Amino acid sequence: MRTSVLRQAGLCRAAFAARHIQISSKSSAALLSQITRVAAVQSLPSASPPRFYSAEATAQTDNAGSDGLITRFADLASLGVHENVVRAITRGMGYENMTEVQSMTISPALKGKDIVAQAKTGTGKTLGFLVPVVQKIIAQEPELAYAPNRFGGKRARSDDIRAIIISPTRELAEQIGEEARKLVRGTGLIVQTAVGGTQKREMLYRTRQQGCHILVGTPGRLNDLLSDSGSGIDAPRLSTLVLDEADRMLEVGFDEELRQILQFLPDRKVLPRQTLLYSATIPKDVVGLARTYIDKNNFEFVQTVKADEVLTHDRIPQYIVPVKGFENIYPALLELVLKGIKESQTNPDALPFKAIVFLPTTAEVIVANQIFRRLKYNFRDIPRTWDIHSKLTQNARTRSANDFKDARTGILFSSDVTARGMDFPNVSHVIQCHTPPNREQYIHRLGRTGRANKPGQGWLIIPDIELQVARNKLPGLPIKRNDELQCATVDAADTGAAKHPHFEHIADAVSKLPHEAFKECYQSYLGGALQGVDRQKLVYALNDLSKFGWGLDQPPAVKPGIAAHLGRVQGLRVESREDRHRMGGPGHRRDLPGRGRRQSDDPFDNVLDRAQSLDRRPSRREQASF
DNA sequence: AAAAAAG
Repeated sequence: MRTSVLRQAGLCRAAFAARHIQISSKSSAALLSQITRVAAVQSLPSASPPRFYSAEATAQTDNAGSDGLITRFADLASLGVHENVVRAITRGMGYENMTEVQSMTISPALKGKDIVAQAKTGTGKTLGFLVPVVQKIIAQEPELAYAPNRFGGKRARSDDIRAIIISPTRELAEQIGEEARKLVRGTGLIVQTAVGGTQKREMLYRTRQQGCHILVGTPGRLNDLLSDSGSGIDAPRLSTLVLDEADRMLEVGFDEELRQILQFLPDRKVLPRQTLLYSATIPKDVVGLARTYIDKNNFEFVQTVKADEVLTHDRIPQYIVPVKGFENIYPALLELVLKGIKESQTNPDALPFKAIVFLPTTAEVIVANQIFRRLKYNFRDIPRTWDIHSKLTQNARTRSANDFKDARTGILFSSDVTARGMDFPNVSHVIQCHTPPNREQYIHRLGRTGRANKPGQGWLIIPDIELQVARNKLPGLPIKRNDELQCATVDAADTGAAKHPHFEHIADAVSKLPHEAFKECYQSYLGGALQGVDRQKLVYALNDLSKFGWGLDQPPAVKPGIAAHLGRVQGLRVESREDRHRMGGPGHRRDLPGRGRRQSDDPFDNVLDRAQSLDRRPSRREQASF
């Protein structure tokens, strides 16, 4: 039985220390300067100062701020929200109090304003945009507030879609669709989802059959359906467009696809529509892009985060574990997992152990899951594990996501496909291995824990060669160094020393992997997953991993094209014809261990000690905390 | 060769 995470009672009692920037604002806050300046010029001549809502200001007026802001869902009726919708929230979904972002966005959105909203992870942004989406459709066609019955009611069409919600991943689109269906239960509104990896024909059949008012989807499939004039899917009277994870949707790659989708939607100048942009992170450069999507004369930028406030939750401790080499990562991860399990068993206040482990490439996600499945034979306490990434079939992805949502305990090994928006209830640990691609992605990944005021903890496992890059990418976050994991500092190359037993357990699990897995892992790291890390150091680190972590005699050979693109790096083995033949041949067995032996004439030669740091010092005012 | 997203 899936329970929605957002147990919202109490959320809105948290201090209302939010900034509420009106279009008339002359705020000079750096983040907003661009957007607010334009708005200020074009709108009210008598600019009023930005309004700040503080805990003091709202303490006495529980239900309404000075702006008539309401904080209880039951009071939405006073803003004209239909009782069937209110009932779906208060009875069906079981929510009573609004979160800050809901309170501050729903009423202006109900008035028809475009919204750019930034609020921390796990604070209910989805419901925040769904309520105005639903109510607007009902306002246009009041009979849609009621489910059709034999006495009447309008039959929904597939070519009269009123709202489109776009998400960066398929699972997030499905999740939003589920929440939307809960919200419209009891009304006549129909929600459909359109994502890749699913049977397009089935979706089209269902949609033509049932109709659609609210379409939730990912860019590729939406584009596919809308560009196909024979699909029967159309939105000539579109009233609302929502970009969830807006900053991500405006990034290169998605932006072009978005532009195409917009081509198939009614021209805003002919048919004005409402646009809602929501995210936990809205970097400065994205604010400029957002401008092209919103009505400059009628919008609000709502931030429930103060100007200099950190975007992560104070109650979620964040730790970094610097580890010596790549080969230390799995032993350290195992140590951390066992420690977390023990904590959940001994500390009655701790959540059951439910972790997401983020890894930088799909190849590594697969390997990690294989390794931990094997480790379960030796460590009975390790819970069930899943993996999820784009190379799985959509069915497998959906199964992993749903199983992990429903699980009390478990470990989900994941690529960045689940980094944003996914609502896995009661995640106790978010563990990020290697340096995340950027600061925003770190914040979103961490946001998979600590949702709806729940506890949780965040961990980073970072090899020494990435440490400076990690500092550059993660300034201004309260990340504390943690030196408690014994496996972190073990020198896997030191044959003399007795290693921590976890190294042997990992070696056993690794020995069951096919050689192809190592090759794919090795190559995947060379493709820019660790942007900013010195290529030469990376190759040496991977060669150490091959030898001391995977027990290989020589590093996997890479395709000639990769070597050519990397240019002048030492220690790279390039694939020869024989290699390809051997690899494809039947019964190939890789040579086992030989761990710890170092031969001076092979490409493993570790010259790391001599390598000079090529990393530049950060020029930012803000420094990393570790 | 690197998350993701259309087949």
